[in-house]
Amino acid sequence: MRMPTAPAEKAPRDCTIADALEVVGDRWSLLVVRELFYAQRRFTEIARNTGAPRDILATRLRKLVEHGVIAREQYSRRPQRYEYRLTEAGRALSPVLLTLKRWGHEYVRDGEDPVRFDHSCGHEFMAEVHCTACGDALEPGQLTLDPKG
Amino acid sequence: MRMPTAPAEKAPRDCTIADALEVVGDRWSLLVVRELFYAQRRFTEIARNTGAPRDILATRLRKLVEHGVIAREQYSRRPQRYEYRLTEAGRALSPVLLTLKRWGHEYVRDGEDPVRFDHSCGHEFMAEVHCTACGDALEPGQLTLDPKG
DNA sequence: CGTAGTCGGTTTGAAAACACAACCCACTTG
DNA sequence: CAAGTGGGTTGTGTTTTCAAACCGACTACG
Repeated sequence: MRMPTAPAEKAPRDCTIADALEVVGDRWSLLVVRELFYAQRRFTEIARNTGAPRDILATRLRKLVEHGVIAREQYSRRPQRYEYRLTEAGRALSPVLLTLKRWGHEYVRDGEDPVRFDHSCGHEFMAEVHCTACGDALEPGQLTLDPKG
Repeated sequence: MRMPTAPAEKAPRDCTIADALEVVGDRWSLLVVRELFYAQRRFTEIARNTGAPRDILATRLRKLVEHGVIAREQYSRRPQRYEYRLTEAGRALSPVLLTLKRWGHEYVRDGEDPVRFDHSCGHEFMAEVHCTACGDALEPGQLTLDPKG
């Protein structure tokens, strides 16, 4: 007979990265958001372009609606038809997608990026992270943990 | 009896975001990378701080090593002990983590961010995406799809 | 020496997520 | 009125994920 042991200590770090990943940290959610950025708003289009199974997609769409990332809107009354649109929170994910896109291009894929964006400045767009306060591009070693969390 | 139907058309979009998510698009991988950024290099520490089950963590670590995001290094011969370090590809994920962190703070968590960074400019760091070519901060509506993919 | 603890995992067995095809309903189109 | 179409749900297996226990090599304590 074994004594009841105290539950193993588990104290995952309290962190907003983890918070974010709880909403979009699965295999399909960010691809759904990507499709909405590309203005593909319909269930069937999203299913095809992401490759997600339809049932899983239905579940994910509900979850994203619950979390306020997307909104479901009726665009036809008879027959009833719905489409999905990004909310402001959803649109605010563009930095995440753009940095992921660059990383995927530079470190995963070898060869050309099949999808490219042009910036209004006239050049191909590539994401670079800057400090909002001073505007400078972030360089390695410039960040330190704020001692008072 | 049912006729053999042609396979349903599935042509997920060819996309480097999808490529990136195939490597780090699960519930734990980016949290592992986060821990390595925080210089927590040991299996047990990573397990505790992420909350990932140990077997899943072992699998993820192998996968990340295979994809060149992290490297496994022996730091003690007797007893044999290993630790993990970010490769250059792993370090290049910082923009993704920093943009996710900001999003999680602004749109998921309500309340203070428990982990903050200071930039070398003296202010608290907040990630902002800029165009590498012109250096300007990205604003809504400035991106267009390059017609020749 | 014996016992406990650490470290980096693997094994086990059950629950949840996933994949795929089929089905459904309210229409529209031919 | 038969054949789509859009937006899903249902059913049926397969694969992942999970929590907890276990393991082997070692160290530290008494």
